[in-house]
Amino acid sequence: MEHEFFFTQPYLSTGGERDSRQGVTISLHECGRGDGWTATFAWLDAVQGFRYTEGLKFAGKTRQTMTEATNETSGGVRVRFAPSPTGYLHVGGARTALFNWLFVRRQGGTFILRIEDTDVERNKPELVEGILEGLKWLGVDWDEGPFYQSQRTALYREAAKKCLANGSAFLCYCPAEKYAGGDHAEEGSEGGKVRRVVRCSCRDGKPSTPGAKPAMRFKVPLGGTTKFFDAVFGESEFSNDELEDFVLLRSGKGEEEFGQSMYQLGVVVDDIDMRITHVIRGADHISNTPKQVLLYRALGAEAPVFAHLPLILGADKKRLSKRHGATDVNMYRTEGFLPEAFRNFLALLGWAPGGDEEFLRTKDLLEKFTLEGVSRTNGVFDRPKLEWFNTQYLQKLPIEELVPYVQAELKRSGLWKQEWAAGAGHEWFSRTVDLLRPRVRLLPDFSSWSRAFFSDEFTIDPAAKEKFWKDAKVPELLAKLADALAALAEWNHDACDHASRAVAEASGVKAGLLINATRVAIVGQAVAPPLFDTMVALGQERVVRRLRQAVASFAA
RNA sequence: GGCGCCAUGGUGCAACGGUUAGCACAUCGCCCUUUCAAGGCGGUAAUACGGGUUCGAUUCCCGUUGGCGCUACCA
Repeated sequence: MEHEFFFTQPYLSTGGERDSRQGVTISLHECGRGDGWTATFAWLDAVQGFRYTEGLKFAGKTRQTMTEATNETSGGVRVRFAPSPTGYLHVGGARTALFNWLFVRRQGGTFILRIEDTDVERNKPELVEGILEGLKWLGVDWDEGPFYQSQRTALYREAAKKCLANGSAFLCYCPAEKYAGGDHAEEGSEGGKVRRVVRCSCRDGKPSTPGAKPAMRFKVPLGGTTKFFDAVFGESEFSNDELEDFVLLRSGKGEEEFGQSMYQLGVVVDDIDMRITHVIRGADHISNTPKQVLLYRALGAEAPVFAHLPLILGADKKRLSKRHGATDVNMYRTEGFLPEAFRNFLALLGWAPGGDEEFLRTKDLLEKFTLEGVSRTNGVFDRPKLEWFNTQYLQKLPIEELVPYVQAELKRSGLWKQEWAAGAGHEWFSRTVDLLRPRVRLLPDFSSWSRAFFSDEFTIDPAAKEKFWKDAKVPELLAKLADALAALAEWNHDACDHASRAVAEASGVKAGLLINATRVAIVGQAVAPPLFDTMVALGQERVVRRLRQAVASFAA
C-alpha cells in the first residue's frame, strides 16, 4: 500500500505541523530554520520505507538528513543542474549532474536543466550543445528544460524591483571598476590584501556618483547572522557583516534601465519559480548560500534544502584543471570509456555505498544512493581507477550489451561490415568480441590492437617481430605449420592445437617458439587471445594465407 | 589579509567511544600460463601535530599546521 504525502515544505516551517492523509498522521515539531535546527519528527508507522520514528536532532554537526526523511515520503522532489556555457562539461559538473540525477531518479522526482547564461561577455552559446551531449552520454536525462536564463530577464527584474520596494535592495551609483575584479587593498591596511565589504553611501540613499547609471545591490542586514541547513555539511552560520552587498542587477547600458541579472538573483528567482526542493551543487557555492538564503527571505520564499558536494581535485590536490589531463567529459567519450564505467567511477568520488562492493551498475547506484553517504572531503580524480573500472565493465558486461559499443567503434574506424549485424555473422562477431575483451582497455583498442580480427589489412608490429621472429627456424616452421593447418579437415581449437604441437615436435623445437611466432604472423601483434582460439576466430583460410604471407616476407 | 570548509596508507572510501584500523585502485612478490591481460594468493603502506574530555579516542572539544573554497556589475 502506498501513501502519498504532500508537505507544503514542512521542513521549512517553524513550530509543529500536522498532516493527515489516507489515514496516516505525521506530526512535525520544532522544525525550524531559525533556531538550531533541532527537529523532532514523530510519524506513525504504516509507512513503507520509513526510517525515522522520532527524535531526529539536527543540531551542530549531526549529519542526519531531514531532507531525505521528508523526501522519501513526499514525492515532489525537484532538483536542477545549472551549468554555465562558459566552458565544456567538466568532470566536476558531470559529478554534480550525476548526483542530482541519482538523487531524484531514485525517488521519482523531477530533474530540471537550466543554462545559466547571464554573462553575455563570457557566454559561448555553441558550447551548450556539447554540454547536452556530455549529459546524454553520461545517461543523465532531464524532465524539464533546458531553460535559458538569458530569456528570463523580465522575471529577474521583477524580483529585483520587489526587493527594492520592500527595502532589501538599493541602487548603487558607484562605478563598476571600484569593486570589480581582483583584490583591492583596503586604505590604511598594513600591506595585506583586504577585501572590502561593500557598504557604500548609496545604501542609505546617498548616491556616491550622482547622475551615473545605477546597479542594484542587495542590502545585507547590518549585524546578525544567517543560518542554513546543508544535507551534507550540516548546519552553517555566517555573520552578515562578512557578506558584501552583492549586485542583483547590472547597471543598464544605453536606453536600458538595468542590465542582465547577476548569478545570485537568477539562481534564487529560478529556484523559486521552478519550485526546486533540493539544491545539490559544488561546495564552491557554500559561501554563496547565506546570500541566497537572505534573498529567499527578501522574496518571501522558503529556502530549499542545500546539499553541497566536495570538490574534485587533480593529483596534486589542486583544483582540477586542464593541466591535469582531460577535464572535458566528452574527451572521455572519444577516448573510448564506457559511459556506465565512467558513471560508476564518478559516483564513487565523494560518495560511498554501505558495503565493500565497488562494481555498481547504474541500477545498483540508484538503489543505494543517498545524500547521507556523501563525503565532505575534497577528492582526487584518480585516472588509473577510472581505467580499472572501464576494464571491469569491458569484461563483466553481458556480451549483448557490449557488442553495440564495439560496433559503433568499428563503424567509426571504418572496419565495420554489415554482415556482422545479424545471423551467423552476428554470432561470430559476438564471440570474437567476447574473446577479445579481457585484453581491451578502451573501445578504440578494438580497431587498433585487434584490427587483424576484423580486417585483412593490418601491419606486423616491428617490436613483435623482434621479440618472436628472432629464431632462424621460424620461416621454415611457419611454412610447415601452414601446410599442416591447410590439410586439416576439421577446424576447431583442438585440431589446431594438435597440428601445431605436432609440427613443433617434428621440428624439434618447443611449442612455445612456434606458437609465439605464429601469433605474430596471423594477428601482427605480440599480444593476442590464446592462439588456438584466435585461429578458430579467424578461420582456416585466413590463418593459412597469413602464415604463407609471413613466410613469403622472410624470403623478400 | 578576512570568512568558511576539510584532514585515515600514494589515491578513493569503511570503521559514527572499545576492530590485530577494513575494502578497492596503484605498487611489489608468488601461482596460473603460449604472448599479454584477466583471475587467485600474499606483502609494503595510514589515523597531520599538540593539548584536553573519558576507564578507553581514528571517532567528541580546543589550538596549531596544511589543503581547498569564497571574498567581481563571473558563474
